[in-house]
Amino acid sequence: MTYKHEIVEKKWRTIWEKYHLYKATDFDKREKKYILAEFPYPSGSKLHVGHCFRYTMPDIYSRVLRMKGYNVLFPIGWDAFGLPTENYAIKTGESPKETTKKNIGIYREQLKMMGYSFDWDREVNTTDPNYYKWTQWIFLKFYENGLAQLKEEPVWWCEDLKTVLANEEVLDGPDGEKISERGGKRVERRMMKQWVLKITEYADKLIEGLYTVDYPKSIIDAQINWIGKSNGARVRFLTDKTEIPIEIFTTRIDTIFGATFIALSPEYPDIEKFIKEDYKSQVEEYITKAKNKTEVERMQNKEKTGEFTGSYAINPFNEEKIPIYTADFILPGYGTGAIMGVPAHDSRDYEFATKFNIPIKRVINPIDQDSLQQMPFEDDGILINSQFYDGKTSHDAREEMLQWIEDTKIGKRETHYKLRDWIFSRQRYWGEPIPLIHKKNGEIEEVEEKELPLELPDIEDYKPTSDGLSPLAKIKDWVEIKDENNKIIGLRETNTMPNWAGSCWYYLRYIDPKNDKEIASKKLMDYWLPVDKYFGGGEHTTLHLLYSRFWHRFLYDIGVVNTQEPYKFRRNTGLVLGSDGQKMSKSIGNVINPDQEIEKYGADALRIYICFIGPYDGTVTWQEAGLAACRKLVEDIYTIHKKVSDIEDDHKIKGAINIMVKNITDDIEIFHMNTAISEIMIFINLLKKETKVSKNTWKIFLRCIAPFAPFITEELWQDINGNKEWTENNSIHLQPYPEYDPKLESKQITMPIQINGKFRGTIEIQRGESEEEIKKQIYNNRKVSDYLKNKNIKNFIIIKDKIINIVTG
RNA sequence: GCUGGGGUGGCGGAAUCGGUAUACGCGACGGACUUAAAAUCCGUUGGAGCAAUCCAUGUGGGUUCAAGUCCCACCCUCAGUACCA
Repeated sequence: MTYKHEIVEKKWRTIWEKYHLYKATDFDKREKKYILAEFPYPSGSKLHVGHCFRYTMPDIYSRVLRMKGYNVLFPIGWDAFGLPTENYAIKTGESPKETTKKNIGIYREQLKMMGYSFDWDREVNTTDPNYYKWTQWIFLKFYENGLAQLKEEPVWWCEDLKTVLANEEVLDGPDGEKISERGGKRVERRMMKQWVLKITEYADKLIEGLYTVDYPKSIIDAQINWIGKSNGARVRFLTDKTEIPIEIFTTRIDTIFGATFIALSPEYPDIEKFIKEDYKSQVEEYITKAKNKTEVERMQNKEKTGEFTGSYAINPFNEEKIPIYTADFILPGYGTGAIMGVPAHDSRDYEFATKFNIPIKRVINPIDQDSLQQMPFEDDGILINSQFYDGKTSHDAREEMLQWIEDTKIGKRETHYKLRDWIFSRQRYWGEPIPLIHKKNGEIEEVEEKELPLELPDIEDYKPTSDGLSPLAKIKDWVEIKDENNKIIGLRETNTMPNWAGSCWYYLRYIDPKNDKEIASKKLMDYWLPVDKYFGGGEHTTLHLLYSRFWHRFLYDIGVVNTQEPYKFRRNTGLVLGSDGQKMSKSIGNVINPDQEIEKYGADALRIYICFIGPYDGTVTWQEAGLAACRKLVEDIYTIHKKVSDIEDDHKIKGAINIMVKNITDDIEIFHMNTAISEIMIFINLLKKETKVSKNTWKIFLRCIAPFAPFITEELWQDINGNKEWTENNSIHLQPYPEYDPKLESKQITMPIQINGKFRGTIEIQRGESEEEIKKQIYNNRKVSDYLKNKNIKNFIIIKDKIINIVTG
């Protein structure tokens, strides 16, 4: 009879759930481990195998830790605010609240079917007022500390989504145009007054923190890059209109003797003051054209353009007179919006100078003088044509020049960042209301803490509009705050928070999800923080992962949490492609639905296959045949169980299971679940050849694989132990994990023999065998000794218990 | 362009420190069972060669007793990012 997974899995799921088998215990004496995987967005489409890929490995890891005696917190919740739900509501007329509730129900059921060992008592939901009360509370803390501000600046507006987006939410589309992260719709620049969170003030702290955590190099580099810190200098150039100087920003002050022009962005304030009468018409035309170009057009046309203003600036280092241009490759938002052009040592300046016939003056020679000198030369080197500084290295010259500009007050050291402040308001309905009130007198007042949560009102019409106002603006009685005489004294802020807000601190709420006095108890946070292992998508590198590090560091600074970094360790989840090698998508029709696979093969088989499919952080391809093979493995286990009897341990099997335990334990430690599964297969292949299997061996085996296949192992464990009734204490999932016993390691080993580096055969020796004995064995081995006939042995290399290499002359 | 991964059989992929390359699985081939097929089970399976043997980890060099692994140069590919001075 074949194994009936549908019956077994349902039975155990119900029992485990009833007894809260996987609950984490606050303040427990056992060492704590906080294992976290990014919580899902419960969208209209059901759970995806991608989700299974994300959660299966951390679940197995958590299960192993639990069996090894740790107090494990492995929680789950719902990141439910955001556009997809709202768009769905607009389309169907069902309220986002209803949709969310329904979807969460489906997702929860599916995750339970997979047998994940979440502590369901700690479930959180970002759209629950008891949750977002604290999201709003943290926002107010930002506001009170001057880190939430209303700012008028160019923002990305998406006409399709009818809201502004943060820099991090804007991606490059296939044609080089800017598109939204959600939905891939076109975005454009607009000047708007928006709430920002001043993440820029945390730029240095966010960089420094990266040196204290264990993240993949790719994430660390990407975040450092995104923050884009550059140390440089602000230098004042006097102009022939002496009363108005121009301040430029440069990181290469060592090249300043090579500056042959100045370029201002078309948006440069007071630019018109530099435009000489004779040049007025063409410069003004250029500026108007540049300003009307969209960001996209301006960047797509990489060819340098610009206009001479007719004015000149004086280089403070050598008093040279250099022309002032305006050019649209100078960005208004970075540095001072003005640069010194050094064509010999900057490729963009070089391009510009070549086009406008501006002199190119070399001031840096490569240290390696004989390499042919190419233009432009952008590396550091030795200064030439720089008067007093000639012969100095770029590094030394920079230091001395910075000192000089500070002494003479013509400039100062300055640091700039690519990172922009986080645009934090959205003109959409389905998000946390920003708890602020705009008073009649122009002041802004916080919603009092005792009035939190400021609940999102139920409304009929969620539709966003193009006027830059949120749908909440239409609900008069919610927006208008009146005094006792029914006079309007203030208006509520109607923008909502971005969908990233709730996920910035969810890992804190898991620690104390029902606390109504604070975001979580300080003592509990001291106990559980930081998160020991964090798993999630690589697409969040410069979004959620950066944002939540920022929030956490801020909470640390105001004394709410006790660690500077939220996550000690991070690994990314890879991507599951369809069997055609393409990204799974409904339109292609290659999406795999976990429900159907569970129905057909069982959750145990699916879990095993998800491990076996490939490395956790890799891009893997779904293959139905692979899943079928894993189902076969489950059936093999079920079949072998019938061969278990009261016999003595076989020596060979005992050694084999010991090695399996070692290899699996090592693999799990480094999250190589695919090779752990192959170890299981190797051992099963061995047992298939046996007619009987000892109880002792089988018990070790079942405990070893229980984290991978929790259902069948519980079933067989109860059976083999003859338990009449399941109790928490006899559940396999709370038994100790098997341990490797070095004493059982076989004394006899197979040594490979190489002759001149080529493998020629093996000999059987005892561990730690003497050189003489090994040599004797080699000469006794016909195959190997044949190679040595009539040869001088020049070198005889023994790597203990590993390999032997004989070098002949 | 820059940054970070990769490149190993027909395919998915293994290979702590440099130490038997191709584990495990899929597929393929051969066989058993069957009237037959499916399922299952047992073998074989990197390439060339009758064989001894030789050749294979993107390409070309190098270091080493020994290189998929380390060093140099290059090619291809995936991801991120990009006029940031």
